[in-house]
Amino acid sequence: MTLRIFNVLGRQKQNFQPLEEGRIGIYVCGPTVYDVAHLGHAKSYISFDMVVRWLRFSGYDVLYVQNITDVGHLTETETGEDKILKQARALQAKPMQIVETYTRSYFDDMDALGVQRPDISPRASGHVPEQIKMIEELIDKGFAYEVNGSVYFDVSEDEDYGKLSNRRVEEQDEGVREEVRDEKRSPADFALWKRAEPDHILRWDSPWGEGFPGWHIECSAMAKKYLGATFDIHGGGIDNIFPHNECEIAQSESANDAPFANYWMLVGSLNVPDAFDGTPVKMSKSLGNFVSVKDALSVHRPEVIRLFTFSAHYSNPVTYSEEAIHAASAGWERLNNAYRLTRRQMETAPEGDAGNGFLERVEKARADFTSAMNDDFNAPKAVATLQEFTRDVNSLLNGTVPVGLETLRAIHDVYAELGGDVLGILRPTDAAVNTDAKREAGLIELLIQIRADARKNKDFATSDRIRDELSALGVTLEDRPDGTLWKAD
RNA sequence: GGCGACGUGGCCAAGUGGUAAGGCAGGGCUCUGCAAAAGCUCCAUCACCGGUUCGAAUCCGGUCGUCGCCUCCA
Repeated sequence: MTLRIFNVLGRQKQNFQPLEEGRIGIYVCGPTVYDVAHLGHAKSYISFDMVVRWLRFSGYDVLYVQNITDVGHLTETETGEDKILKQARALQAKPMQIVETYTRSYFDDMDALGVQRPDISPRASGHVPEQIKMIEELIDKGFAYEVNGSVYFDVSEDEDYGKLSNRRVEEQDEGVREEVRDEKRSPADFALWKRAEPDHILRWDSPWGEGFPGWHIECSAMAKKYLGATFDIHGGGIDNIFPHNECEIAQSESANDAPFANYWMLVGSLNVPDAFDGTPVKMSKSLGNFVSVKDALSVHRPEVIRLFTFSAHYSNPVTYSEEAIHAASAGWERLNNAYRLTRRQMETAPEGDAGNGFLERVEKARADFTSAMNDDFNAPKAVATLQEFTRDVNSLLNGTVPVGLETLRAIHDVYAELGGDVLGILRPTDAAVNTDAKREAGLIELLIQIRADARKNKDFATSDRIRDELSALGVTLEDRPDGTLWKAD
């Protein structure tokens, strides 16, 4: 079955055909590292993590490039203040200190969320020569012009400018943007290189004097360097479709005389109910309505945040609420319970083919999951197939017929591979990797044995006490015909 | 004003022509010393209006509403 992708460039679902058989180059716009990441960033990068995981699971050799924007860009035209410089001043730190701090913070957060690192995480600051070279090419070809030490892209020279976002320059609301430095030939032209004012700290030498690169050129230059002039997939957040993504295309295709990305995948924003009337608005740093990844992880396990992200299709906006995250949490419990029960039964299961009639159901689960994912990475539908599968698994494992190891292994592999490797919402063990955890597990097992004796003697006061006290400590017991299961928060 | 996305049960949400997946919450039942877990079961006709069609949540037109982008933003 072929993979289909909704290509924002052209707005239609297409059969995916990589440039080179079996290999995929993908570029995703990364963060500007001037503050901690929030759940909006998490939605985006978890989504592409899922995409890359699925591509790899499908057998593709994927080269995943995601930039780190560390050259700083203006907060608003009016003040002309650089975000990184602003933060540096606020924290009384060197700009590159800020950049390094939040780059590490970003990777820490993504690691914690189970987001596999990109193969290459190029820094914009480390690729200024490449950017200058591309700007020079654009000037040579007549697509850009220099004014007072700044260089601008001449939008009128690019006949298909606007093809990604379906915009016409003349139809945009020009009044929105007050031009402070009105040296551009047209208000729609955008900066490739900006002259550095005397107080601007982040600055580099260039053929046009000291300055710093425009916001869009880094992605064009770095994508070209690591993926080539033309590559397969370009990803990012829908909120950057214009101007950022549009400008990337304009620069790259003008400079390279080649198509840029063949497929554009853009992720819907994460919204938060407005405090005033509850209408959803985009989570963003500037509105102050964000929840940092670190804060979210202090309350919810990463798997739950991932499952929450997969509650809607990646291209749709999702509203963050306690209700929604709770639903994800409860849904995760159900999946994880079945996965744990499977592992538990594998410990004592007989060899043999008891219950092998279920193998057909296992194959169906794989097929359903695959067709959901191949249909434009429909993770919510894929999760639904796992939930349906789980209902049947629970019926099987809670039935009276003992299940053989072969069947249990097959069930286990579905959870481990589809839920674990692909979606990253299930873990292969209950942890217990360090000595403290092992000791804790041993102690709990001991209490369970004592409680079992008490129950045998109908000493329910003691047995209930053990269960209640453990519950208060965050350890839940679950009595089953074949013994007691436990889990810790 | 322009561009784009969207409006499906109490909540989240899949579904792009053949009579509504899944999760959460809620009711009933089974199992259980009790509890938990699990299973079974009940709960919608898809914002509104008009049209196309044998047949539409799904296509076309219109209306209302929400969000995003057009300025830094994943």
